[in-house]
Amino acid sequence: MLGEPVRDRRAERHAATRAEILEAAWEQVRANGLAALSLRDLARTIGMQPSSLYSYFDSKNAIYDAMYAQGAQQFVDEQKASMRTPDDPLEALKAVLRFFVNFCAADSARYQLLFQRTIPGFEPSPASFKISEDNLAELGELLARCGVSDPPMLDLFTALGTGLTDQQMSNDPGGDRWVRLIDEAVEMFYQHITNKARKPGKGRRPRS
Amino acid sequence: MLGEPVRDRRAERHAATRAEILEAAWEQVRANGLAALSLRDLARTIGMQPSSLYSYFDSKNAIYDAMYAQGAQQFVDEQKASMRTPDDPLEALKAVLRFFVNFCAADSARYQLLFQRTIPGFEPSPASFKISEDNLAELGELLARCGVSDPPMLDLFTALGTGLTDQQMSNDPGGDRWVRLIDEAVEMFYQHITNKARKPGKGRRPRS
DNA sequence: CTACAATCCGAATGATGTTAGGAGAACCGG
DNA sequence: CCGGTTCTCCTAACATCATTCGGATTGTAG
Repeated sequence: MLGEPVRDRRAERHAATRAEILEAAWEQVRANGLAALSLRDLARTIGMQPSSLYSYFDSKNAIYDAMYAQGAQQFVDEQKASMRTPDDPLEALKAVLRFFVNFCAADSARYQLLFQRTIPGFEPSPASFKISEDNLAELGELLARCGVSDPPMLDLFTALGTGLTDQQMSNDPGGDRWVRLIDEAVEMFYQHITNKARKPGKGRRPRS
Repeated sequence: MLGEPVRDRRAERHAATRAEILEAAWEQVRANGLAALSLRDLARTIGMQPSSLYSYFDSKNAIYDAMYAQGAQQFVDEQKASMRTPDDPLEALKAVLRFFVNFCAADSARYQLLFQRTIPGFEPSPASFKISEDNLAELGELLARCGVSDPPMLDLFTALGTGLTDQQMSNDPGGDRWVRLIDEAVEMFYQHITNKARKPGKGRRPRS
């Protein structure tokens, strides 16, 4: 049989260890915050010496990059799995955004890694960023089918991802619509806190 | 004259140097990101040795804390200066939120320091946090005048500050109102990007 | 002038990410 | 089975970071 290429056990083990490292990294990051990723702690939980990690990743930022790629891939996969895109492009966009909100709420560390840039030296490699980019290109087609050219798609995500804080919105002609949006949000939240019965003992302390 | 207490030049100089350090810290943080605050670089721009900074601040986190206090104070001052609170509490809340959005958009590093928690070891001291707390207590009176008891005020800021990602919103009875809110945001932004003429050469590259 | 406290420096400590060099095992072709 | 290559891991070291300590200098108060 000339098919059946020889399996490289080494490569398998390599990939397995890489996955193990990343899993531990996610755990650490979810527990202590995105910025609190220590190679030494990481190596300890794996059972290696810190320097041995460099057999699998070129640097700490390379680990962040691999995590970014994982997160971006999860974004693409989960989106395609959960969404059947409606024919109406506008409706499809709404569905994407609802997914986006839920995705970000599910894992704040992952959200921070993907959509905020809080780690000083890090930015995703072109290869990793391409995952997000390709996905956005697809969404761009949605807009293209509506006759929109050069759609600043990412602004849309930024707008809802950063909580309507984008300066662009304020400068927007017709920006008073944003004000009305905020007003409605307030009314909504006002009703929310008025009606809600707080579960005793579960009163978490919000951030600010 | 028994009034006229003796001026302490040392204390003046101390306060002046403290302010100088904080100013340099803000500069550094605005330029390179909140997490990229280096005591060595800080000392160098001031013209001191790194260890000398400890005459003015107990630790790096103490510097963060002082910056937090400054930011919180700015929040209170600017809010009171820019807002005349309407009589209707709900209208007042709307005004506060509009201010909040603008305040966050003005300085992303400050926003990150005040309302996100991205620095692993840091949380504001009780004294610094009290500045925010007192301000929120005042806003709480607004709600109290509407008959709302134990208002989770901060959730409101969190909700818009983090981009509608708060899990609580999804769990909210009547949470479909949030979905409709997102829908309206999309429609709004859709029109925004459809009509907008992009200024050539100023095409900034959004984050993800 | 003397005493005291504040300020700064230089050196040292422990932690971090990272690199270099070597020991041992796993794999491969003979 | 053997010899060479490659991979994996380790120990050791380095640079940088925040931080601490002890001493020298300085400025102020009594």
